[in-house]
Amino acid sequence: MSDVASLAGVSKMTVSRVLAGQSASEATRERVQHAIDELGYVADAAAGALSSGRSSFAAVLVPSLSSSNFSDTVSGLTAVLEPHGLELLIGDTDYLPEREERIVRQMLRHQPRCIALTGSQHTAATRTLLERSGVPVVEMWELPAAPVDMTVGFSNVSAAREMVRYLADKGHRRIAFLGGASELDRRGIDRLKGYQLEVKALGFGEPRVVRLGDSPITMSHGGPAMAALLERWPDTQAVMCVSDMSAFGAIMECQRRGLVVPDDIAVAGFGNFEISACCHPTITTVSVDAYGIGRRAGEALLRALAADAGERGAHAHRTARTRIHYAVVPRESA
Amino acid sequence: MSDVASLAGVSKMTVSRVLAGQSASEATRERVQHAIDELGYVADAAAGALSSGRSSFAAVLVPSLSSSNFSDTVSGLTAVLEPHGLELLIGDTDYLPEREERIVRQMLRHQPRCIALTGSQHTAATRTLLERSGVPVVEMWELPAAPVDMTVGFSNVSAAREMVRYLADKGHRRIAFLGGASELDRRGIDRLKGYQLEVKALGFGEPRVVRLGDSPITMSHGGPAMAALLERWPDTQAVMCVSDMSAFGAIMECQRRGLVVPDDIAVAGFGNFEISACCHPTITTVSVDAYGIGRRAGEALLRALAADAGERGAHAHRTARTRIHYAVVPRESA
DNA sequence: TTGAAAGCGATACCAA
DNA sequence: TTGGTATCGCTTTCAA
Repeated sequence: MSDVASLAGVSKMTVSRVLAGQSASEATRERVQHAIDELGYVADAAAGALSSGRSSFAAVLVPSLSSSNFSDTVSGLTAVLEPHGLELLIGDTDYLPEREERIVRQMLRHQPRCIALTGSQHTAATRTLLERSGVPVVEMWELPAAPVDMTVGFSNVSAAREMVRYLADKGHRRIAFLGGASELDRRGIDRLKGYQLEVKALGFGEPRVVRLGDSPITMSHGGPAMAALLERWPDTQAVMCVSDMSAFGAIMECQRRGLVVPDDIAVAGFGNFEISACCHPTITTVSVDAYGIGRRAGEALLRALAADAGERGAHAHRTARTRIHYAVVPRESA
Repeated sequence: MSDVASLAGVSKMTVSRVLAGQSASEATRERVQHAIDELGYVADAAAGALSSGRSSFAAVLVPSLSSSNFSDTVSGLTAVLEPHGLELLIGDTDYLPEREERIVRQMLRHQPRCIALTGSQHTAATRTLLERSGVPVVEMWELPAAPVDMTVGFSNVSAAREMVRYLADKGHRRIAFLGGASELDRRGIDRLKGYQLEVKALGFGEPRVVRLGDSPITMSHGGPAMAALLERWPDTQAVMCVSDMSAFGAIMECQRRGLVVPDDIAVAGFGNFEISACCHPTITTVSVDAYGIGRRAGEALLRALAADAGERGAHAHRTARTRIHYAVVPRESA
């Protein structure tokens, strides 16, 4: 910066101001900009952050980047936060709380301005870290009873119950659930729980549950799960899957066995992934606005940031809880 | 850090050393650690980077995070770089060179130790920035003639040609190509080019090309593209698609029209996405090890970093060019 | 093994 | 509108 300053014949402060877009005469601004281009100067963000006491980072944690659900959420966050000069520090927890803790700890070293993370399953240490961080935190994709700070999500339990009722309305009684084996995927566990509760409430007898595969559940898990299900409970009328991915795999397995979906067996998914509208038969599912979760989370963070800064016109209170809309989408498969 | 130091009854330097895992007596180490836990101290990475002149960031740019291809590559990079204490700064260019330039510029402010980016299509300014950065750079997914620095990829042109030959060997002559409309997706353009070259080389007459949709090409693009193709060239025998995603969409469109794949029309994809092995019929494709590209890129960067540091045992030269293996995978659809 | 002092490259604050 | 100075929190370097 000194080099730029002397080349432009001004002080470092003036260079700093030009870079920050603050008051400066047009002539000065031009000379400085010219010097910057000349030298190929790139300001050091670490120095800036240290000096100003504020970074330009927003920390974002998702369980998996390869699930389109979460990459959509990241896109939503990007769309909202980037225009405000925030850079996303993206971390992939791989559904492991210990890994999440490590990542949070590492990200906190960069003094992020705010933190968005997925779900409510954190280690005690992570929770303490988040609370002590002093920055706005939003947990996404669930509506935890005891959130760390803000929340943008929906009840996976209720959504799953609604799907069971939909299948029941279609006349099905022997309804099964295909989920993942992991205890760490809380959204998946909640959907299973919703299934169990509703099946019980409707008096449909013993739940038929097959749990197979690590999260993120992909289409490769659906086939084997469906095979196991048909082995154990061959008279199953309808299957709801923890996600559209496994539903697709399950439907493919049915086709291989010559079972017609939905005539021989109905199959429903969850999440309204692109595939469920494209494939044949199209998949009945629960639509969730993954991108919207990201947007809303980003907006909540910005509001909290504005409130913390005591900005004019900013409401003094945060948006503690944003409930995201979901809906059963009837299609061909169930 | 001062607080930690005085609580532990040592100097700041000792705290710093304990944090860095350097020489310190066991007793000291314990007292310092205790003080850290007590106070919930989190070291400031910006200050550390400023002081030491080196950050812990590795910059990674991909065209899209929602394509499993690229998220797999990011996973590969993570697997290799993270154990070396590097934190990934991930950016999504959305296939826009101007956006890439903005992101590179912003990331360079954080003084990344190395840079991995996708493809060879950069603005002139981006190229200059990369060259001036002075850190190892790797371009992935292509084998550009004039790389910025290192390269890990394969020839999309050759791979596409190989697929055309495969289809020709199956007896097809009237072969079409379904691709995206964007001129900015170089991998897609190269595959198209490979198709055109090989069709011409084989004397199969005028190329039949349908270009439709923005990158990343998803399964939703395949159906309309196939519809347009059949409209214009109803007697097409085989179709190769720019990716498995569009191939899947195209096959679904065929099913809707009562066309049997591959009997009525053969369809091939590219990339060996999970879906192509799961769906029905399974999709003939070109397998590319996306995760491996990430791994190899990470390894090349680490080697370059070691060489730059003049490390004992490190070869003095970088791995300029890593050619990634690809192969046509015959399946049911073609 | 430990400590003291200097400085990394910006920005905040106060003056001119 | 511009400049000088102190300072952010850490690591490097040198000395004990």
